[in-house]
Amino acid sequence: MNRRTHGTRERILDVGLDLVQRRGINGMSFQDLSDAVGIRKASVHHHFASKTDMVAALLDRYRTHFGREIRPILGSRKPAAAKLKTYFGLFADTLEQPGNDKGCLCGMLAAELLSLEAENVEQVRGFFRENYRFIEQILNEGRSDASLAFAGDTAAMARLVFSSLEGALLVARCDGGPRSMKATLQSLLGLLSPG
Amino acid sequence: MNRRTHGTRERILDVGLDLVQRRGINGMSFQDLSDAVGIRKASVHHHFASKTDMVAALLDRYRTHFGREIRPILGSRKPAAAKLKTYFGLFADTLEQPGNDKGCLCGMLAAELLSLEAENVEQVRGFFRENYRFIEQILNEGRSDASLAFAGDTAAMARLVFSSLEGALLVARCDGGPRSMKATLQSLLGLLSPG
DNA sequence: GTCTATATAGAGATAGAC
DNA sequence: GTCTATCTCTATATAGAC
Repeated sequence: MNRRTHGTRERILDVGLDLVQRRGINGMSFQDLSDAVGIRKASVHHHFASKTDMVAALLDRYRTHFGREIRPILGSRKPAAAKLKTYFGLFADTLEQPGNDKGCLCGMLAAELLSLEAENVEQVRGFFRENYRFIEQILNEGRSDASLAFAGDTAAMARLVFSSLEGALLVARCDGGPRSMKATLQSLLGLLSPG
Repeated sequence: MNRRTHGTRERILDVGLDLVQRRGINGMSFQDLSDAVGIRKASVHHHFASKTDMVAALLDRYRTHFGREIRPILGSRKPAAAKLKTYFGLFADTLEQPGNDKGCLCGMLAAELLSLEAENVEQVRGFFRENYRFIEQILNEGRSDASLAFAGDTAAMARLVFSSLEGALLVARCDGGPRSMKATLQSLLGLLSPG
């Protein structure tokens, strides 16, 4: 990270993202941010008055970055099944980061939902819904181009797919690691494949 | 809860289970236990020297109770698909408890895995593995009695099913609630059904 | 924008009386 | 088995100097 183009505020968010993905919101503190960034706790508070503010900024940035990752997937001319596989890879990649101990930011926060301010809860829900919509679109494409096959309602299936991704990350992070994660996602793709 | 047959230790565990399922391990304190049970913090420490001890007892009891719930399912003479549906119901029931805000005890702890002592981590893993084995057995039965149909490895599919259950609970607790949870589980049953 | 210093509250845990 | 009292540490957050 270049400190010229990457101000203190951004560096705090980098560290904050890492900490929340590993330890959860109740498992990290401003002192942890302070230690990792190399400035004092009071200086962290200068950038983010409260933990809620920090999490709000974290979620905001996370969702922006996430949007930049999924838009090109939708726009590509691959079959829907291939798009889905690419999308699944984003979740597998999370667990493959050093330590093999990172969860989905929003999955971690969803577990600690009752510790969050209403503002942050809405942001997490927004992320979830964005994902359902994205998956639903791919599922519809997949039925059209015949690269995917399944019975029943597309919206309900989209929720199931997203739930499975979040669950696979939660479970594999605890037991099995990236290998297990990939095998699980492969099984899910199998269930949605024709024939 | 009858206080004659239900000693203080058990009452602490009742409250502890409730608190961890709602708030997570880092979101609850011995003070919370003390308040809810109606004794002082020091008295809670008399029964459980540390938080790790309390969580160990919690997981021990949880797994025992869980075993008593799933054994009769396996022993019944229903088709495998019906057994699976009954098992799924255990997860749906969790979210239907008052408040609609309880998660799976082990799912919550899995999210906060890096805050746990190694002893507790192993207990959570043990619960997960017990579930994979249980599901795998039902999936094998389902292939035999033709009430279930799917391609690929049974062990990997069992992991996927369990991951989906944990994920469905995590996601529906945050967005959608019990109705959404049930619809999601229904979609999963659909994917595993023949025809 | 970062610092020192501090306020205030809560955490986990222990000693020892009853 | 429960209590009061206390220890020690850490948490979030703020005031005010540089």
